[in-house]
Parts: sequence; C-alpha cells; structure tokens
Amino acid sequence: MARPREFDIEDALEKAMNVFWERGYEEASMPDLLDGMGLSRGSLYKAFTDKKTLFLKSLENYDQHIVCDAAASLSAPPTSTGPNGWDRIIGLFENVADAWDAGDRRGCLLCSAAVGPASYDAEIADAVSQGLMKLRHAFAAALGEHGEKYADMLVMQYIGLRVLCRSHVAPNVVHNGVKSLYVLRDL
Amino acid sequence: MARPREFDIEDALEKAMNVFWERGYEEASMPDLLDGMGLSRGSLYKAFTDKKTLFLKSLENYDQHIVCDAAASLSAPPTSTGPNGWDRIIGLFENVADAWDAGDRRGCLLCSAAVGPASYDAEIADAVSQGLMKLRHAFAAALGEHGEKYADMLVMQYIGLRVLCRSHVAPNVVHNGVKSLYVLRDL
DNA sequence: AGGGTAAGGAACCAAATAGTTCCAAACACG
DNA sequence: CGTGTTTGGAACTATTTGGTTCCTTACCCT
Repeated sequence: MARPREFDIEDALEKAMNVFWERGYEEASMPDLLDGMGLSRGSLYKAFTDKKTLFLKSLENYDQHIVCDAAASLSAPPTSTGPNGWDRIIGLFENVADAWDAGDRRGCLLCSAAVGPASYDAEIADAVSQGLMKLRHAFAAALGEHGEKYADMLVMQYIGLRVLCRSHVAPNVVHNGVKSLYVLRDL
Repeated sequence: MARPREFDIEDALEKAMNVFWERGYEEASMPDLLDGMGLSRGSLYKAFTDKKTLFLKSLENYDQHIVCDAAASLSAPPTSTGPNGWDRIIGLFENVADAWDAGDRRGCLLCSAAVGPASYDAEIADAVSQGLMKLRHAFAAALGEHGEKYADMLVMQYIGLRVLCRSHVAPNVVHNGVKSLYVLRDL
C-alpha cells in the first residue's frame, strides 16, 4: 500500500543514542544526529517527531540495553562459582574503569542528562530518575539483607565515577576511585 | 586619563558565575549572561574577551570562593570543641542537603562543567580537575593518616550527590545519600 | 577648561540552530 | 500494469547563536 521504510528504526535509534551519549543532549546538533544515524531530515522527523522525543527514545533504549544489563549482572540469583555481593559490584565499577582504559570518555548517558536537560525538563528528569533508581535497586539486591544500607552510597559513587570518566582527569583518579571500593568490600 | 568603568568587575564576575552555575555553560546564552550581569555586550566583551574566558574566570571565582571555603572547613587544624574528621566531612555533605531542602537545584559548577564543556575543552578540563583535586586533598587532610584510603571515594560521593541535586530526583534520594555516609563514620 | 581615552550600548553580522515544506522516486496493492 | 500512498531528501524559514562595529557619552589629567 505504500513505500516501505528503507532503514531499520531500532538500528537508527541505537545510533542516535550513541551520538547523544558521546556529545550530550544540547551539544548534539541535528546535523550530528543525521550524520550519525545515516538518514536525512525528512526521514528523521517523520519517524521520531523532534529532537526531544528522539532523546527520550534514546534514554529508553539506553535503559533497556545498558542499564538493564548492568542491573542484571548485579541482581542475578547468587551462584556458588561466580562472584557475588560486593565482588559483583566491584566488577561493575571495574568494567567502567576498563572502558576508560580503552579510551571510552563518554561517561554515562543518564548522569550527563542529569546535569544537563533533566535540570529544566520534567519528562527527561523522570526518565533519568527512573534509570538511576533501577540501578539503586540492583545494588541493594546484590548485597541482600544489608543492601539498603549501602545502595544510596553506591549510586553516588557510580555517578561520581562516571562523571570523572567524562572529564579529562588524571589517569589514576579513575583507578583510585574504583580501588577505594575495596575498603567497603573488606569491612 | 579615561572614563572609569561603571560596574565592579568582581561583582559582575560573581553574577556571571551564578548564571553559569544555574544554567550550565552551553545553556547560558549571552543574553542570559548580559541580563544576569546587568551590563551590555560592549562592556562585557571589553572586560572579559569572550564567553569561554568569562567561564574560565567564573570557574576561578568558584574555586576561590566556594571550593576554598569547603576545603577550609575540612582541612582546618583540629579543635577540641568543634567537629573533626568524619564529622566535618558529613557536615559538608549535610550542608549540600540543606541547600537542596532550601530549593537550591544548581548542583556544583565543577561537576556540571565536568560532564559538559570539560569533555571537549582542555583548558576547562584542567580547571575542573584542579578544583576537584583540591577537594580531594581536603578530604584526605580532614581524615589525617587514614585520609588517602577514603579520599577518592569521598570525591566520587560528593560528585554523585551534587549531580543528584541538580536533576529532579525524589526528595528522599538526596537525604538517603547523605545518611549513607554515617556507615563510614561509624566503622 | 579642554583634549585624549575609554566606557556604554544600539545596530549589525554571519553562521548555526531546530523545524517545515514540497516534490519526485519507489514500492504495495488491486 | 497503472494508481495511490508514503518515503527520502533537497530547499527553505524563522530564530537564535556568539561576536563585532561604531558612535555617543562621560570622565581623568594636564
């Protein structure tokens, strides 16, 4: 009945998310997004309405892929062989440091949005808050009965580390940040 | 020998800092700054060259006032009557929470700059990094001999809390974040 | 008093911004 | 094999961006 869409909408969204992740919401211009997604203005606006809804969809995509993966690695049922509790949490932080070593300076899309557009847009703030709370519950779940005591602290540490990863701080700051968590594990 | 400047340059810088603090670097437009500083384009550009140098000066001003105050409250010589060590640190975090209760949603200029312009501008990144390291040393100083063990962790927690303050998270998240520090004090 | 100098501010500028319009190309369906 | 519909994309628009120019006004110094 009509001409079919020539691009995969999931794929385009994934690419948009990566542009936002790297540049941030305000700093990502439409040409940046168009270029990164590999399609033209008409197609983009027809499929995603406008920049803000594209960003909200990107946040959703980030939540479903990145955040859920992290949460799953934390809150999966305990195993007898693999890491549990604090080791899982530290593993997550070490993954962040490893990505930093590999040259990843993107930080966390949620954390960047928190200081940026979430400060003046309620819808974005809700999505950010929701993602961070998902992470909080995963921390709590990983630690079992003592989880609630540390969950909020770990969220702050996670955000702090991710922010440090995005700015050009000295190399050892990120690593020292992760290592400082050993203190908590070894209590 | 010439017409004297009609505005106080320190005062104007303070106002500029507040605009950047509230809106962020990119989101603060020149009209926003002009309006907040109460002067016109010609005067501003003559006194501060351009937006970026105005921001660098604002960061410097933030460092000299806000960061130095915080650092001083942490690393002053121990007293027999007032709070010391962990109590000083927790006091700093509680001040942040109090500001939040009073409606302050600005977060921390350093932390906002870290995820924003510091990600693509080396000069800004240097200034941000320098400010954060000043805070790190103050944390370490407050704790004395065990300071190095916790300093990096505290910096991450401070950044995380400030980021949460800027986004519109649920009211109890900020308070729980501060309370979670009691665990460290009571080790 | 008056000349040299710099401040203040309106008008201006080019570039970039997000968003819209319109039309030809391309495919599904009868 | 057309016909109708929707895509993709170029061209366009209005607004806002940071930054400059230039002229009037105001002041200090001799």
